[in-house]
Amino acid sequence: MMNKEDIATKKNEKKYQQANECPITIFMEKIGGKWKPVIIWLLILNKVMRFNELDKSIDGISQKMLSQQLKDLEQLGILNRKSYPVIPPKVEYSLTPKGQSLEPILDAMKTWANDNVLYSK
Amino acid sequence: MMNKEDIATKKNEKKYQQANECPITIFMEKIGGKWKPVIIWLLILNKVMRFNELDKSIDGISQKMLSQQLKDLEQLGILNRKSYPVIPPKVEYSLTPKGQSLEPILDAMKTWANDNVLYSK
DNA sequence: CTGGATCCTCTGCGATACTG
DNA sequence: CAGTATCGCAGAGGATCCAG
Repeated sequence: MMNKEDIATKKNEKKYQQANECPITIFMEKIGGKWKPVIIWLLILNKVMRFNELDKSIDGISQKMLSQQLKDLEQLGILNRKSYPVIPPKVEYSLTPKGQSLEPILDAMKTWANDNVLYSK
Repeated sequence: MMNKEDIATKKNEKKYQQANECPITIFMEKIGGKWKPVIIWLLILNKVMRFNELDKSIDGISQKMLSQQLKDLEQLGILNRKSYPVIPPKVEYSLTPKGQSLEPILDAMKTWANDNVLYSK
């Protein structure tokens, strides 16, 4: 929140661009984190994947994190969850158009990381 | 004797693309977090900024976090820190070419966030 | 096979105070 | 002005077991 002095000086012309509610920050909040980009990227490459296939494809992820992240992404409207009522259970995940629209961005991130040889810390 | 492609295809009998050491993950490790994208974006817009100007431009950041993130970004070769030996102290931050090359990516993220109206949670 | 439920660790981040 | 130094928390993420 703003205090009184801030409000009082608010009309002073700002010399510099502000960054409040920056859309980039919003983007990072939604798509960021340790696993979400990888999940999306795998679904871009493979179109449709089952829970277990994602699990095996992502090195080091736990089942808890995977299901949690999948739920988040589903709520964001980025991926579809299709469950078949069979035994054993079968669930397929795929991207929505909204999710697919992330491809160029993720691809640019990939290229940048490769080009700039971000050495393992 | 086997050539490299043979070995590669032998090993890739997996049906699905793997995600180990995904460059996207590396990207997120380096550029991700709550403040780094905003700092970079401000420096793209304003070219050169002083510590205090960044502080005032980024709503809610603490001095501790700001100096920490700036240090990280400097180590990554993304920004330059130029210190003038005067009193009171004066330090200017600006992007390196490597940092400037992030502009299209951040811009794409911004556009995506706007287009997809990621409602405040 | 696809998760949910617990419990635990670790660290990113925040609040505040202090300094050359 | 441009930072450090401390303290502390909440939440991200990990390990393991259990269930439909």
